[in-house]
Amino acid sequence: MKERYEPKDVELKWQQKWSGAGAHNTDIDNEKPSFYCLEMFPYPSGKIHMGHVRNYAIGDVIARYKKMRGFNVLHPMGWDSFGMPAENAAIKNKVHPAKWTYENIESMKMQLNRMGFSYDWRREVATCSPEYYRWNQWLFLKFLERDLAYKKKSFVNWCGSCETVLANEQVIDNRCWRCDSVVVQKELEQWFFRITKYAQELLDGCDELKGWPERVVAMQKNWIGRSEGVEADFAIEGSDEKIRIYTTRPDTLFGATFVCIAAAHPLSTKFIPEEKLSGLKAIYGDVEKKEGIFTGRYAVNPVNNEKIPIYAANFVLMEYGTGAIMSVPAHDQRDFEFAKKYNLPVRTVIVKGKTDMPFELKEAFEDDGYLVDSAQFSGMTSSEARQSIGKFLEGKGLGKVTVNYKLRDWGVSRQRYWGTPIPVIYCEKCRAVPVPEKDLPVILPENIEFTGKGGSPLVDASEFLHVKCPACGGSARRETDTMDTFVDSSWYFVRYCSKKDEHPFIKENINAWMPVHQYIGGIEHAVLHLLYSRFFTRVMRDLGLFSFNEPFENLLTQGMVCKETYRCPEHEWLFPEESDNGSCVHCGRDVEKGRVEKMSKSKKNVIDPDELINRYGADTIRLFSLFAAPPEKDLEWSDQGVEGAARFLNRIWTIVNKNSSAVSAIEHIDIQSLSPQAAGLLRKTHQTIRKVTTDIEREYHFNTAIAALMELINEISPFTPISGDDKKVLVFSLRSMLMMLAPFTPHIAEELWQAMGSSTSIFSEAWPKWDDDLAKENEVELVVQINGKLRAKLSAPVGLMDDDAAKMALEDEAVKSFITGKEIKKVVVVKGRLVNIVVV
RNA sequence: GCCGGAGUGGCGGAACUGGUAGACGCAAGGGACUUAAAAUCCCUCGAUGCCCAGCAUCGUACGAGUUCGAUUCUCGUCUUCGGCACCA
Repeated sequence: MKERYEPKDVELKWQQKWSGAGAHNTDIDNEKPSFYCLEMFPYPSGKIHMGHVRNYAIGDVIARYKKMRGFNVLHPMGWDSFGMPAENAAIKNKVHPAKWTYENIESMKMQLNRMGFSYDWRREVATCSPEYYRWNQWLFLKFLERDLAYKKKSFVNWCGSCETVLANEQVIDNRCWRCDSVVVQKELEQWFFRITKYAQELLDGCDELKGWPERVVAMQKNWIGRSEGVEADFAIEGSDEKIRIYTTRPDTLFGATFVCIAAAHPLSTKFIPEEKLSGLKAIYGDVEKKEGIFTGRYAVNPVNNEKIPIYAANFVLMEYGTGAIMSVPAHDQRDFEFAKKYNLPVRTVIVKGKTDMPFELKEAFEDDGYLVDSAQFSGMTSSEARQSIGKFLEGKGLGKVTVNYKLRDWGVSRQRYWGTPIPVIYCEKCRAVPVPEKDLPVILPENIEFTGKGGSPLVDASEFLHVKCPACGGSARRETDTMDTFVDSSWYFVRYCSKKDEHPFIKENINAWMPVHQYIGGIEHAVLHLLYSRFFTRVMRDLGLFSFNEPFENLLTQGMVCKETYRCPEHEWLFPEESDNGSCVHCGRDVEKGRVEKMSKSKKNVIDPDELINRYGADTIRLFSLFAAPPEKDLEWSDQGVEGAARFLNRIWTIVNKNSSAVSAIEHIDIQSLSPQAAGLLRKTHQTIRKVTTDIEREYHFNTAIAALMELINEISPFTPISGDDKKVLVFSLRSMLMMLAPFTPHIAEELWQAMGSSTSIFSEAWPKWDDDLAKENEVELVVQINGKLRAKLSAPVGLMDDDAAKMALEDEAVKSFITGKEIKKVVVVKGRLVNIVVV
């Protein structure tokens, strides 16, 4: 064993040994309980960043810990490898996206291995490989069969300069993220997944997500956005047509003084000339503006037959509800503003409690209250009236009670090359025809030119494009859109259950592992990826592929990795070395230092994991990132903190080095013969095992678990054994410490384990057990309070009776001086901990 | 606006179901070893006051409340972060 700890040698050695021995491979084992530990797979950008390191370090600790606890642990890794960056690289650097992607995968895989993560690489998947995406296509066909995939015209974000559709996330301040030109709404035929069919189920299922952070569940509920309300028909004066409106406030129906319809509503088009309407459409969705155009028509309120004007308004959304609303300015702030602008009447029909409303409203009154001026409904509370008016309208055939969701169907078409081809063929005669299952996969052609112009390059791939119709054999053309990459990641967790050369939907494989016991990833996926995966899981269930409802039993959303930033008023973000004692090296201005921000290239506060590994080794990086903050909170990177972690590992190395010759059988320790120091160390060791174990079990509190290990080393460090049994205690203590350290810093733990004389891997050891009796202190500190204030600390025997504790406290000299001449009203005793004497 | 968090030393963070606030680490200061430095080891380290070996008072964003006792529970206020946002 070397005197100096050299992480590079140690880590490489064990990575090779583990990999050679297939130490991280897992097969179904009915003897052991299974545990599926999964971290969100990365996009292969080419280099891992600290966010990955943190995410995967957390996952690796859990996987290794569970393994030592006797679980059969599935811990796979793969690549979310379709997507825009590969295509952009192709356009910019003339590299084929496939080449670029697979090279990135290779280099990132190497980096992950250098971190010592325990993945079963036999199960690796890359979503861009035909053997993976053929199942995207297969699922797409199943969706089609079940009417869960459909095509419709819809408005999409369109960048005219790049000639492509943009996802909402790619539109920043209404401009294209790439070329900065203004994004317009364009109507296109797109494929959609009918996620709305599962809206209620996905909402109800939220109650099953007991192992998820509350805020993620709240965000999902919010996104689904269920609201209960009423649809009501307003007749149009002088017309047979009606306007159907949606409201969640039927209790305010008598206060409606006008009706608003969306600019894209068919009736707007009918009543208003297109040239006038287009101006309104142009400001659709502009939160700053509330504008409308009078249609010249009047609607009839179904409850009081009142005639009220109909406006087309920019703030009414066509996609939500019925695209038409009744406007009640007295009780809705938006309607109030609109009414003020266009001089429309405001009428109060709700009062709060018994007080009258002010004569002139300054803003809408949106709370519930009691109804007035509302015919037979007057006097009711808002909630009573909502029910009664709903029933009344239903009874008269003028409306119905309904539920609306904010959730929209999921548009999955992308006019992009680097994605899964949608398996559909268009034929003049047979229209859209699904590609027969036997013809899957539809392979993405490789021979493509990337110009960066003109939408999907697949349009120019004539061999790909022109095919025979599978139905009639006539000439036909393929769908050239590819799928949103979120489709790929909506079921990859099922794919890992089988080794990759097998069919992904063998029940035996899926049921052996799913649902995922612990999923770990960033909060940024709180809605989209996690919601889509829940949706897919339910569809797959309905396809009979398995019978569980939820894919992820427990979810841990780790915090971001942050670092302090340097900012110059002139030169924006600076690298630390660009700041010379607080002034900018470029212009000499004062640098604002210390704002802690998420690591990002643009803020110039990134740390490259590779450099850190070279300098400190993977174990130190792992240790620091697990110690500096609990997993779910943001982590502030600190170079000095890393040094501290390195120091800790060095101390362990030195201590084991010093004592590695002390190896002895430790089965029977004669407790009676131990020196007081050894007895203390034995106790501390058992206490540490208890603390580390419970800290990991309880919400993965790795930071406090590591702190406990540091306390233990602080106690081991000055210890010198006297007798042979003392020596046994030391060895027991060191072994326990190494085993507990193993999930966090696997390489050094394994190395030192061998140095202490073991010939088998530390990871085949069972997690150490503690003994409550041996962990017990033989004396306790009894705290004495007087009127709640700390006045004395007494040392007392364990198991002291309450009466004796009180007696002991009252007899203490210091305590006496506080209570003489005062009346004791009460003595409170907390068993074995505290006595509080209440005096007046 | 709605929903969800968070506020504790110079800093990151501890404190189980109300019971010694500040574990552990970082930084800082002092000391030992050394020709010197690095490394290592030891000590101090919330604030204030004092007839300082010790003791007292204050202290977990702020203000109330419940309690023998509150970082922890209740109500109100402020600050801050994240998500959604003209969803009728």
